[in-house]
Amino acid sequence: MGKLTAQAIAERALEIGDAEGLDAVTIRRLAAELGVTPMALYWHFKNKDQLLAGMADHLIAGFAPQPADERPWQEQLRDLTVGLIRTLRAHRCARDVFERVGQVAVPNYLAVWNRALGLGRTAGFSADESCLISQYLLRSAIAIADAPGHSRDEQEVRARRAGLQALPPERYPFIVEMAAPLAGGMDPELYDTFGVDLVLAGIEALAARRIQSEP
Amino acid sequence: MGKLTAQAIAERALEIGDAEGLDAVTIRRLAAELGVTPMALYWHFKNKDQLLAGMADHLIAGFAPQPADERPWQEQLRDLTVGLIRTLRAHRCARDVFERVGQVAVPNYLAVWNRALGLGRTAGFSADESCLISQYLLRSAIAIADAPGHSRDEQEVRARRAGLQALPPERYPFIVEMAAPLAGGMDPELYDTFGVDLVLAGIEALAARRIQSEP
DNA sequence: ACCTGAACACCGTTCAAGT
DNA sequence: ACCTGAACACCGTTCAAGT
Repeated sequence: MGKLTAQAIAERALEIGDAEGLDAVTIRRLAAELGVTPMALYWHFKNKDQLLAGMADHLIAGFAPQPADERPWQEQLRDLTVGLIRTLRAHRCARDVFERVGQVAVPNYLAVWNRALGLGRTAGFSADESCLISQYLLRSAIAIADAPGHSRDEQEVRARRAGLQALPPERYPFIVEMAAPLAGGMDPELYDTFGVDLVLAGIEALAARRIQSEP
Repeated sequence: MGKLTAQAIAERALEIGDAEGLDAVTIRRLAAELGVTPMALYWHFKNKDQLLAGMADHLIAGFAPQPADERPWQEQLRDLTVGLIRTLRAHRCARDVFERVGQVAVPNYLAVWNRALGLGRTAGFSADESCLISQYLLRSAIAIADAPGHSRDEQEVRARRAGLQALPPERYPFIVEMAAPLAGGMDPELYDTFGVDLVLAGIEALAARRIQSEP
């Protein structure tokens, strides 16, 4: 049967996380599913944080950012963003994983980050600004990937909508009014395009301002 | 001495979270510090998730968004954003709290969200778009509030920078090059203004596009 | 190199009982 | 209404030992 390898462990952990949430991913539970003693996992990952990092790394392993080319940076940045989003979409628990993980410990994530940083520089941003932009872009991509309305049970959406509609309308009039889209009943197409447009529009606007104020 | 009230519990929990990280905030630990049995807390909060929600609520209790006025929505949205950021800055663990909490269970957060939704509508966005914009704006504000470079020990920054500089430069050239600002050695002023500008510029750009395509 | 067994120091939570 | 005591079913991790 499949040997016990860091890869296999991370894969199984992601399966559990996708199915039952990241809290269900436990060293002991994971070991039990792999037919092994909890301590066996400690040979492959020195602790649980490393396991999380391994999950995150395996998550974006399939996404190798393309090397820089001659197209305008806006296009390349958009490609990087939608590529990352598409990759993260493969696992429901992706967002939770990246929230709990130390990003520096995830080589494949660093590669994407590095690429975003480079594109920031070619866009004309300073080093400091490129740092902010890249972190902002990647964070937003992760948030967009975790779309409500994408691959969620009808029942869950309905429950959330009911919860929002039960709020006092005199205190939260807009939330009650827009309970349906807030709960996840939104066009997935709109969600993706609009989200990416929003993030990129901000970056492009600031880039344009820079050029203006710089003779 | 101070009575054991939900308020006092949430306050003490935030203190622990600020000082030692949110993982240190434990029912048992918290009870011990309050000189009480762990079970005592279960009278005030029905479980740990509710405690987290209580912490989040207490966190933004001091920030009541101003009612809508006659100024342009851009200004009002900016005020809301910087106000929220300033409030969150009061507690180091704010970001972690909001990552772990179900936002619907936090009344004061819902009030801010409701306000952002309303401003989205007056900006001319559809219901769906306003949902996306508001969530995006609040998420970004939380991220910006948790600034690296703001109120962090020198030692921590130095350690992170060393970690980044130790990465293989042929694989992550830009990360290694910009290790200093990435680790948190950035002008706090720039961090704040640039971050808020970035988010608002994106929203304003999309609002402008809408107007253009809509006679 | 790779895994097991037993043990330690923790968790959140329930349930019955006290005042 | 507000809190305690004892117990249950879990955690992550260390350390010595096996093969």
